[in-house]
Amino acid sequence: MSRRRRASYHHGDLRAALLEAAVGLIGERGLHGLSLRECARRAGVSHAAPYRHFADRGALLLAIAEQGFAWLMEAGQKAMEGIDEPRARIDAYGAAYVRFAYERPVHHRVMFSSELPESGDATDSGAFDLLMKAAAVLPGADDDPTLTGLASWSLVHGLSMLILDQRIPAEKVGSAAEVEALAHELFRQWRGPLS
Amino acid sequence: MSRRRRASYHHGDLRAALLEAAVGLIGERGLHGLSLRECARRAGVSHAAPYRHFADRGALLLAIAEQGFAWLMEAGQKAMEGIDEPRARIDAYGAAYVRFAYERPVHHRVMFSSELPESGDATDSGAFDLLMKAAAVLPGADDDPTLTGLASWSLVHGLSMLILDQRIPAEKVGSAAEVEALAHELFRQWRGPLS
DNA sequence: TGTACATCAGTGAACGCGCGTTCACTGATGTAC
DNA sequence: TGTACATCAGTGAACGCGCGTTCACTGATGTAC
Repeated sequence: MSRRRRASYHHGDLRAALLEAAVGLIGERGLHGLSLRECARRAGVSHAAPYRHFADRGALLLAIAEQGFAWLMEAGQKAMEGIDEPRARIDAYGAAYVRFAYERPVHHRVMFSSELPESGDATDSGAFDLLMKAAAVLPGADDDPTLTGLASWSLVHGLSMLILDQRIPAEKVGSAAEVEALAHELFRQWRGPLS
Repeated sequence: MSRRRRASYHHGDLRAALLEAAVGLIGERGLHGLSLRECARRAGVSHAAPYRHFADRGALLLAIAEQGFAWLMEAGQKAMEGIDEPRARIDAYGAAYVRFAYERPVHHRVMFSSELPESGDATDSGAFDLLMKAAAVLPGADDDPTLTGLASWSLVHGLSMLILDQRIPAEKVGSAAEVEALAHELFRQWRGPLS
């Protein structure tokens, strides 16, 4: 944990502690149940303290989303490392995408929440551009190459949501490895009976 | 509107009016902004009146979800009517699915909200079983035919979410017809460069 | 090394608010006779 | 057709609650000299 042991008036790393508390809280009660006061309580700090680090409730959510997008982009990049074949790159990114959603369900939910205040910045474009670019270099892509990227993205995004909403039979998604395997299979499946 | 013109003490169709108000409210403020009191206000009724029709806030949400699942199933069935070829059936259902999300964004969001109380009943299974069954009869489906259904479902579900979250370039999703066309294209695209 | 001082993270009281929910009630409706 | 009565949809006052946010404050920290 990032909790420093300064036996002190100051917390040391309150910002991180608040983010951590917020993620836990959302996990337990849903986005709807997130409140700055409860985060402060869990971080062991007075209810006004969070305002030193976040302008308001929305800013906290935004910070969680930004963290999520950064992690996702990192995971995607790492997954494609050393892979050159375009289809394999998409496949690898897609599996990483689903795995990320599985392992960081709260971040995923916040990132795509409709209650996020306008980001203003290009918080998210990085992670998605990466996927789109991977798709765009597909040799067979016809007139509009972004369509292939969009299809890939839809597939993994939809799968992620369905897993998080527990709509997928539990025996298929018992571990992160199983989830990745499922993503790979869906890519493969598609190229099978439907083509 | 379903607002009857009884100049009367009784509302006439308060339940429907509350549902309508709730959908409008969620559309404006998000799930987070839904409150029974505001619904009552919008239906022109005292704040305690809703309790004659819904046990609590969760019951209202559940009612919206149920309505949505019924509509979705109906739309899917209608879309597949008279179509026999399995791939064409999936394609038709998928387009209807995305169109439904586009035209009833609030219902879609509520249906897949993590804040829904446990349905208990099989509120949702109908709509999805339909898609799964359409996929299961695919002639080429190998060992686990539900995988194809899952892939189709993921694709259209993901596309729906991305459209609702406004992640898709606006010029591609200006109308319901364009949205359906995009869904068809993604199915087609997949069978192209990736296979 | 020591002192003065600016900075700023966290405090705790206070504000006003809208919410969910309960309750005894009232007045409209419709049905039995 | 008329009357008595049961039903029940909607009322409005009241409760307690947790929230977001502001504010003057206090005490720790670190830096300039």
